[in-house]
Amino acid sequence: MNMLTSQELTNLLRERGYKVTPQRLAVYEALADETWHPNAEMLFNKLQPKFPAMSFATVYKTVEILHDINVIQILNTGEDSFRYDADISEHYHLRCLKCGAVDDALMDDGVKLQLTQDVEKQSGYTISRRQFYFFGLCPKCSTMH
Amino acid sequence: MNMLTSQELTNLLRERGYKVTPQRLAVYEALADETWHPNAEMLFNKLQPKFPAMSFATVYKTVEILHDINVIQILNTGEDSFRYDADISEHYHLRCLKCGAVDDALMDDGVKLQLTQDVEKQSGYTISRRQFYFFGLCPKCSTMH
DNA sequence: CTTATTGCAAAGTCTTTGCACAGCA
DNA sequence: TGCTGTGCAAAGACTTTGCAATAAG
Repeated sequence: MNMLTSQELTNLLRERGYKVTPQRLAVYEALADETWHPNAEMLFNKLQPKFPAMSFATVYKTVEILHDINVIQILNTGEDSFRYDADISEHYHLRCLKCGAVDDALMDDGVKLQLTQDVEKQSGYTISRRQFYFFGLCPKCSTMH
Repeated sequence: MNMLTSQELTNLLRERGYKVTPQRLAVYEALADETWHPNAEMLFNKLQPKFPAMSFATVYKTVEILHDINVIQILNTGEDSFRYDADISEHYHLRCLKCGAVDDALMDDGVKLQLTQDVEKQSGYTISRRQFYFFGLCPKCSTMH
């Protein structure tokens, strides 16, 4: 995945007039660390050990800023809470209906373009973004019957 | 669109052990009446004239039942609230980033299958459902500059 | 030293729940 | 008549906002 270094993130924040704080770097690192799509609570829990005083308000404010400077994307997989993804490349998401896991899948650019053009023609819309969600059973839950 | 008659809905509700009430029929009719993807508040407002005493609780309970008996689908277009759709055929949804309109587009079965198989192969998931959202400008907002 | 950010608590949205009364079967 | 459904109000989950203390530049 194409994650930013602390230095790159620092520069981006400064360019946009945001100050650089340990919390902001840590939230981004937590998101970029692995293929992970946490919601606010999961992020909060992960950051607890390092920032025992951190509040949910900071988590929410921070992801809003990271989204604003376009280094993370916000996912709505049909749950009650939003999930956050440090991979900003356009890709699909899958959610396991049994265990709740959320995973990535790659998007083929040719298919994506074809689909978008078809839908634009049908609908008259000018399309700038897509979000595709697949629901089913993850590999683990598929084999456990 | 393939909407149910009151009689068909009545039968389905009874089959599943639900009672048939004017509110339930009216919520379904409101949804089926037009190509419309209201959230709870929009539904509530639409039903106000006919049912001035109806509460939000009834709206929410009713859409849950209609979803349970599989006559409506629930959409997450990335807004704060869910939207409801009486068209249960699998189709795309578009949301206008300017005026907030939510519209339908048809889903090509061939493309759907191809995509699903690709993603299953990549991810190891067993996929049973999809929700695809396109974001951009609707025809009206595209031409108004 | 100035201004933005943090953390807390309170408020705000959307949705769900509990319960008494009303209405379907 | 029996039991589910409705409507109200209160509670719940997630997120946002206001503000004083704190930290960044």
